[in-house]
Amino acid sequence: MLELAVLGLLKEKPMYGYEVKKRLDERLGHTWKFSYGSLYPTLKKLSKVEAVELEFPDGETLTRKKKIVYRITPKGEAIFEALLDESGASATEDREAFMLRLAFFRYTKPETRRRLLERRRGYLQDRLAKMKESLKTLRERVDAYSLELMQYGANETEHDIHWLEGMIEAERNGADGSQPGTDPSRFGVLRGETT
Amino acid sequence: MLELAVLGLLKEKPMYGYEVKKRLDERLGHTWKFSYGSLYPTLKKLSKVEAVELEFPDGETLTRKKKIVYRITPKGEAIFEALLDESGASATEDREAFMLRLAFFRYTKPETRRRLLERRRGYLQDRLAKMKESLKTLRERVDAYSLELMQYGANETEHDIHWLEGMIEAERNGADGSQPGTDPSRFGVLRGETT
DNA sequence: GGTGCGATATATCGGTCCGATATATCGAAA
DNA sequence: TTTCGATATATCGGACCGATATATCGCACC
Repeated sequence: MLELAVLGLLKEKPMYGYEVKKRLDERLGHTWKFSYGSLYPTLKKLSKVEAVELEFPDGETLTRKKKIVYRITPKGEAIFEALLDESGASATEDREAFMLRLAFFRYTKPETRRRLLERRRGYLQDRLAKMKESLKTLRERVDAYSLELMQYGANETEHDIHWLEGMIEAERNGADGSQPGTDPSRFGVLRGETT
Repeated sequence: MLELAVLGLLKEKPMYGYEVKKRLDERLGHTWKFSYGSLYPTLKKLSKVEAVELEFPDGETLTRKKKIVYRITPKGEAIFEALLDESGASATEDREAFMLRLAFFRYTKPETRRRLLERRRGYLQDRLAKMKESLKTLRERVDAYSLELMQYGANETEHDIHWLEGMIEAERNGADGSQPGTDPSRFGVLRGETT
């Protein structure tokens, strides 16, 4: 997970570990959290496999503060592609894994995008059906708070399905392959447009 | 986390480990997942501290299938109370921890409930403000998919705030203490009422 | 009447990840 | 000028996951 995320971010530009965390939190923090206790070891591992190379920006300022800039290598790019492709069931069933792929959708083929979106929709539809079933069965047997929690889950799942449907539709409209994922107006209609 | 959940469930009735997982998945599975690899060791730990006692329902049927029924002890009840009370920042900032408390709201005092709900609302309001800030800053700098992801996060957070607001209101109306958390109609208005 | 499969049931274990903690520098406010 | 929050890297114990193993139960299907 983290390897994919780090490599994907480093494709944009070389960064410090600290900056990597800040940017990933910004984009995925709502769905997926991780710690420095995972990040720095991951960075080390990636450099050991030569997926990233180190750079020490001393010289200019006489800072003794040891910053380390990480730059992705061609080998790293290859690993990134491989990780993106090998998305098994986890990429559709695990919310966090799915969201992570979504964050890097611009690096995937339109066909892959559609496949992932539709599989996730299917999975959520199954889950929703099961939740409704549970709700029906348990309505009289559990307390109001637990019920509220379960209803919340069902509502959110339903909302997610709508969301995915919107994106699938957007993919269809822009599926000619021109400028993949750079036109913000494609999604504007689908959002709640908060302020 | 798991200890609290297990003890809370066992307060209802004695159960097998397997049943504990099934029931917890039913109620909290949308927000929080855990594995047997955590459950069985936890059960063992709880029995070592005498928070639960074991029971082997053999005798009647000649099943060689070794089922183990766990029953909560008075000591276990005390530990449950303690865990519920010691909810620090995590209970408001960590979605999963918060949802877990919510699942056991009927065992808490109305005052505690209100405090927790309001703190979580405050936390989410802060997060929402920061997300909107990020969105404004990054709107031109990141790709459409990342933006969509961030907008999704903001929308969901806003929805959660509304949800909490509804529950706070419901608490106020039913705050006389009579039948805490057993009247399902208190929440009916707040839900989307899926089917 | 057997057989084969999915659900029930418990258990372990390697490896991954988190949370806490430590250290040190930077910029800015008080 | 010192204190405080943000920047920056690093480690480590313990919690947790995912995979795997084992075995029984019920029931559907031929």
